Amino acid sequence: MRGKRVTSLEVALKAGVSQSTVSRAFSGDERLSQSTRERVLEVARKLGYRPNAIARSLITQRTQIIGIVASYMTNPFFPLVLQAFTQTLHELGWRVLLFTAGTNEDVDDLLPEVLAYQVDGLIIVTATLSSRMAKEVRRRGIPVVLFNRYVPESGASAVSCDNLNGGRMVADLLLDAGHTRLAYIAGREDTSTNQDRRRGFLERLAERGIEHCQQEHGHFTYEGGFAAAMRLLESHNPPEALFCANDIAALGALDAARKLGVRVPQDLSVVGFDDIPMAAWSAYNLTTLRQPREQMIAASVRLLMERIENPGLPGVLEFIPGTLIERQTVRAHGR
Amino acid sequence: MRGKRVTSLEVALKAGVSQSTVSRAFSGDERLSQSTRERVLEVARKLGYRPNAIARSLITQRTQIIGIVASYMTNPFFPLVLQAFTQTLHELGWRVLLFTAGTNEDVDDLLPEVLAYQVDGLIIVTATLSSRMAKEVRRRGIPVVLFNRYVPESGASAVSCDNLNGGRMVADLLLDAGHTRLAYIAGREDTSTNQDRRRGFLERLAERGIEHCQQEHGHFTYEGGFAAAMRLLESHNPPEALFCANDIAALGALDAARKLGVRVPQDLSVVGFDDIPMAAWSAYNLTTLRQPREQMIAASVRLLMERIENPGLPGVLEFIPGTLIERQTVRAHGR
DNA sequence: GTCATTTGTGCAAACGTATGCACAAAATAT
DNA sequence: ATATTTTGTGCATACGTTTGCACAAATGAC
Repeated sequence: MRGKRVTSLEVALKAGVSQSTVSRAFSGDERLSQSTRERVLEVARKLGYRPNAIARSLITQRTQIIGIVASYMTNPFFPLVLQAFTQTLHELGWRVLLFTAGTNEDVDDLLPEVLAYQVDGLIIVTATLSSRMAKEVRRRGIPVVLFNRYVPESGASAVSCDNLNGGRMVADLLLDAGHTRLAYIAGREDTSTNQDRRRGFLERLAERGIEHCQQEHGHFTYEGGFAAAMRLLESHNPPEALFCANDIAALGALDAARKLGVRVPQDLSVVGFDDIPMAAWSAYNLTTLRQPREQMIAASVRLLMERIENPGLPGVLEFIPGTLIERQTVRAHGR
Repeated sequence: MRGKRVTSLEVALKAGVSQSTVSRAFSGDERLSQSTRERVLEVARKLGYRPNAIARSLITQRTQIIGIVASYMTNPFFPLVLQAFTQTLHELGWRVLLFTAGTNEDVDDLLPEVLAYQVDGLIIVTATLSSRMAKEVRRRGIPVVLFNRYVPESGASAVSCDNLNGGRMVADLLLDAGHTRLAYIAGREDTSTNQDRRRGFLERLAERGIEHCQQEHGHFTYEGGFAAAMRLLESHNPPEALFCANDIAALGALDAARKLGVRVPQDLSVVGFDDIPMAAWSAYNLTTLRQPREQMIAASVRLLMERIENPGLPGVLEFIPGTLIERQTVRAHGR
């Protein structure tokens, strides 16, 4: 049958102390004498005892578990984020309960199950919180951080790249290169990420006198970017420069250009957003706006920890500036 | 402060029943009358009550949590696997506690912490179990499945692609294309995956009269594959065909070829292993051996579930055949 | 009408730990 | 020497559930 679970009581009996003492030996209680502590730990080691985290959680009212809800795992950006989160949290002594959602609606179904496990905090990566769930989570007093999305009225904290200014930087880059016929390959319409990148881009274009900009949907995917670029490049008035809502779509666009024999950057400039590892691959050499992943993750974790320590803190929005990484997909200055 | 946690007792008082009855209303106990059940659930809904999974675990001795230890998240194959695992397990009513390990050694440090949470089962993706940990886990009676690795003596179940035969199929493909000067770009030496793919490949070459095959280390990474291909292609006796231990290294090799102006497949054939989404991208069109991801995951979950239900079952090794996906990176038959 | 059966609910004990309080023993002060 | 403080440990309770058992009420048989 199921292997014996060793309990603190068994260790106690074998070591000739009380169960409380065993508990104290593991919790590092100061008052325990050196000798008993060593004896207890020795017996525990022999028996293969480790405190049951579940039982401990019940009494301490802390599970030391952070729930992470993630989606879009097909975009390489997110596995990297997920790995960094789990690694970071782990180093800080937390565990991660992972949920993956296909779409935003799924998050609503998932969340109650996460909450049943009494997670101490919640990180939601690239998905939004419905107002119903935001309320539910707030009522329970569970700190939440949204990563790469924000929902101003939700009361949840959020960390995101400064997409607005990122879009502006891309606009400047392409205008400085002398382009005038521009296009934006969009991501999902209902995401702040897509909206802000576009808004920053278009606002800056307008400020510099370019009122017109074509748009196509790229769905944040390779296939979507490929198809969007095909439509644009085969139209009667093809653009000279593409700003893609994220890198993976930009890679699709580059492959579309390659397929059509459109030379990059001579005939077409392409800029992405994210700076995923593949952007640096020599087949692409994509110029892109790097999201400061490490900083964003560190900030998210910091915000979360602060709110777990001090549940009274209000939600906060943090925008971290990105960096332009110039590779080979934008033509040189002034043509 | 921390929001009130609603307990079954509060629901009970408000509904005018005992705490046990609330519990039974949620566990779907047959004997409860329709009317009280509805009344209880209604009150619970109003109060926002959900059973505390932690407390439940303590008494049922089942956490409904599966621990997943994963590594190599930079290879796109694994995020896909991870997502599929969490999705599948979730549909079956299980939760996933995620741990990411950098290297194999880390797994040993991680495992005790996973075990402290009393996981009901363990999936280890692309990392091996030290014999010490295998023993520890066995003593506790926790079912383990290794994914993409196997450790015969460990007693742990394992699911893997039939890498041995996969290597043979690649050998046949390249020999049929008329190649004789071949090279293998290896992955990590201490993995069964790398060993089996190479062994199958070399064995088949030998059977068909090719005794010699160059080898370089590609480390299962893009950069590694790129560098290995550079070394091979710039040597005095460059190979006509490359078999790369996985796709991501093969993509690196293709980019190396592109950089050197070596045409694929006219001057060089390249074959990968995995069939990650990028292999199908038009920039690469990589011929590769597809790992039957879905089947492997389904098998892993099945093995694990069986062993959770029936802890007496012995460990089992399951090898699932891969499929050759012929795209454009191997020259046509007989040159 | 009584007695046997069924149905629905409550009681209380567990699960494995943490921790406030009490208190004995040892150390220190007077 | 006694009185006071410090140190180390045990007792008992609590955390929020599930579940075997007991039992009252309702139902049915006669």
